[in-house]
Amino acid sequence: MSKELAKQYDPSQFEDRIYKFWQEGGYFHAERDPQKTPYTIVIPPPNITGQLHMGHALDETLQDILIRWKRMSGYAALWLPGTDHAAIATEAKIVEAMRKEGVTKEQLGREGFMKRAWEWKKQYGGRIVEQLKKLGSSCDWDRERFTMDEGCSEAVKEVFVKYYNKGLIYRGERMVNWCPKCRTTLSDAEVTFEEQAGHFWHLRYPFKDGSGYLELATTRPETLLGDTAVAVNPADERYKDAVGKMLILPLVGREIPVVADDYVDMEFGTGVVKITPAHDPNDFEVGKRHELEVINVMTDDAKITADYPDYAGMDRYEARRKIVEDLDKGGFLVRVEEHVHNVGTCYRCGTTVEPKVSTQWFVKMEPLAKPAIEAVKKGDTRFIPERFDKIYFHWLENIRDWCISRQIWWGHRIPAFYCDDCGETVVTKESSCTCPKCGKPMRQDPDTLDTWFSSALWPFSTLGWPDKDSEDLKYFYPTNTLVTGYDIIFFWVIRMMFSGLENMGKVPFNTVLIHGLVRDANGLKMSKSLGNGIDPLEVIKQYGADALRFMLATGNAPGNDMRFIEDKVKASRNFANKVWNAARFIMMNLPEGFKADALPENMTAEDKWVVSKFNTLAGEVNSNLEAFELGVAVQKLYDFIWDVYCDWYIELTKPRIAAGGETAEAAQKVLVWVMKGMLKLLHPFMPYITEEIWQALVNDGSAIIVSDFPVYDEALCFTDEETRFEKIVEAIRQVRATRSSMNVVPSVKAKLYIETKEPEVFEAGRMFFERLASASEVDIADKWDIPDSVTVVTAAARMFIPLSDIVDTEKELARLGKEKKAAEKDIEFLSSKLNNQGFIAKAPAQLIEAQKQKLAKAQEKLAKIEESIAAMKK
RNA sequence: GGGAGCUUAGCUCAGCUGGGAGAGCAUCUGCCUUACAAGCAGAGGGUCAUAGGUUCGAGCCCUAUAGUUCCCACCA
Repeated sequence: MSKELAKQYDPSQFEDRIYKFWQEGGYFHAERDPQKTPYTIVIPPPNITGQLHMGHALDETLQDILIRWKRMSGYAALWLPGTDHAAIATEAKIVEAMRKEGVTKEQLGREGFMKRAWEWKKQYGGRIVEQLKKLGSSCDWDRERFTMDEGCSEAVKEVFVKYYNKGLIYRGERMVNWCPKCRTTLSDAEVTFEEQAGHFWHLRYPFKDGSGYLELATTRPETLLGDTAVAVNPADERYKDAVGKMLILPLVGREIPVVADDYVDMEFGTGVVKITPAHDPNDFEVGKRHELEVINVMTDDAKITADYPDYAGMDRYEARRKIVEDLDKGGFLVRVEEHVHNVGTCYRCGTTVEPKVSTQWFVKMEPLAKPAIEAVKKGDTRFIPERFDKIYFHWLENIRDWCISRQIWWGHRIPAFYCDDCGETVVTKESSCTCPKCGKPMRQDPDTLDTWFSSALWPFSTLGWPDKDSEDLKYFYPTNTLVTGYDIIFFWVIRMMFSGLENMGKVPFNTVLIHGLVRDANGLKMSKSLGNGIDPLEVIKQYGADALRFMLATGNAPGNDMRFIEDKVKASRNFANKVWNAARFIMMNLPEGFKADALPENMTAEDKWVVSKFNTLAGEVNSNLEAFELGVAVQKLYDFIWDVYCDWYIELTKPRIAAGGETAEAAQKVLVWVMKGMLKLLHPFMPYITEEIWQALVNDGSAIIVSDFPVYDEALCFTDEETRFEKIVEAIRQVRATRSSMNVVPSVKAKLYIETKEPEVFEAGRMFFERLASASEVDIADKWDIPDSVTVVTAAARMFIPLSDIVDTEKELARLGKEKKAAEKDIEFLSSKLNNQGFIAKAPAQLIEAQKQKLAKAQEKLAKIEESIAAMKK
């Protein structure tokens, strides 16, 4: 029935071949099927500029585990893949490549640049996709999408126009975050605050009337050029008289007023603040309240404008040095303090963000945030783990309007047109437009949209929206599970939530499974600048994708960070090797033409024992996966496969296979049946090796990827046989442990006398004692008296090993004495619990029963030990 | 200034709605037992950060404290 497996587990020999097999077989493709329940995951689209990193590997692994499990469980499981155009990141990359050739954006012009960018996308945009495939991701590649493809672009326009018409999008002059390097605005979410060591410059501004100075402190002296006031707290007695007076701005000579505003903290610094409305968000607000002039002193690349000839063209930091120097010369500098403060930086390039007043497009957030908060409060969408809903609520409750216009070319162009003649604005999905008022051709807004504007629509734009009749959309939306890291909740999850609710009337997904970061072995964040990143593709090359996936799924709880430790990958690879060899073992023992479609009729105690344990495992794996406890599920699989199946069951079948005949055949049937079940349970975690083994073992043209995932089956629950066979397992363990403690090597065989009241139980295990407990011969009776022997005691049996030459009565007594003490301790613990009235009254009956049984066992064991000690003392 | 997480064996981490503390690696002792030395059989190792509380019963729930990491926030 079977093909041969290679002697050595070498994933590089088959992983690519298996992936091709799946793709060519169309197994990843999800069909709409009214008979089935849909299960949908949309991939967090990786950037086309991206290189696969460990974060992706974790994210994709979790999604693939879920989707494979659901696919095998009979769902129409769709994992929809795609990529993100990553506006700023991609444009920066292309501009950089052009710079090396000495070409600028301006030289190419908008059209020429876009042409070049699309070429770049064509050439490199698919790289990350190919890398995803290496992990074994079972995405429906027939449905692959791109945030700038026709459909997604249509969705973007549709939403923009709709929002505009509903008043949810507006254009206005506001204080925005500006990255002088990327030369574009950034949303609040795209600014990262960093603690930086800076200075606190204490300056004095002279009163116009010559009545002295007002001392204030600033961290940004260069913005002094744009000061249009100085503020104090209205309640501050110290400066009561100063309010309303005029100051002369040092170096500039401008006359500026002293205003009173609550914003000023009297306790902080000197209690006097210089106000630069054009370059500080707070000052901007103060300026509005006092109708101050907004004077911009910087260009788009953060250089001083030509309005200040002494500093014109200087970079902001260069200007800072020069201005401080000049202030000092002019006697305006009082002193300089060291000062640590938070500085906003661009999340893409790390450049310090410059607050700037400009006219931009914004999404009005309050009306959109409310339903998004409600949806999670109602439980329409839930976070795993739950605690992330607090972060979600906090962000949404404090949200400010979202600046969506970007001053770059690579992206969705804002569908707004302006009439230069009459100032009319038209927002339309059309690609050109004439002024409805004066009939002149209109000029389209040159800006593009924040990249997250399009990814916010991802769960429905990829399913065919805005075509509301899209069958895919009707069938697969809302999606089921979104898997992503906590670091992009703000960027993406929140925006998908309100976009889904606003445009579809339904949440985009029911569950958000949040995972943490993959850190390096020392717990540091992997980063390009630190050079501590580990390339998943290298790991795959060395250990195989299955080992990497298994490692990422193991010992990882939702929402928690994890460390990448190579030894853990090695352990996973070793586990794969174990599975491989177990499969090899059972296959090399199968007779020609062996059929094993079902369990045999004549199952022995150990057959039922392993089947029953497998059945329990299947139930638990399903419920753990249901609860998104992937790490727990994978641990249970590991334990069953390695300990129960390999270390015990396979060993138990060896003497039966050697014996041949019916018992051998039954053993082989059970071996194959359980192996097939194990492979299925393991498949979502280790897809390649399980498919490779399946193909060799089953070899009937079927594929494990679409086989039925095992579920708990009442008919396979053999509790009695399980407990009965456990008695043999326990006895073998005890014999081994005792022999080992006495340094008796396995090659020294000796007769084993078993004294038990349940001879039929041990009769069934006779051959196992020979094979697994170094017994040369086994004799079972209800009473034995074997002097000069090692005594091994369990609850169910007393065993004697006549090793007269090594038995030392004193030592034996000491050893049994220890065991006696342990048994007595057990009894004390259990009986005190059972004597506790509170326990008896309130504990669940099942638990009380279990404790009683344990007590009975301990008492049996103690009696046997005491009997042995008494006999030995005679 | 708010908020969250973490603290469990030497190391890295699991531990599901509270019922006698687990894994991998490391350590120690034996084994070439014809699937696997990427292995097999054993062993040692933990007042579950600290102090209170709730409970018949707490690693798990509550309160406080300490250490640590992260997120958010306009303190010039």
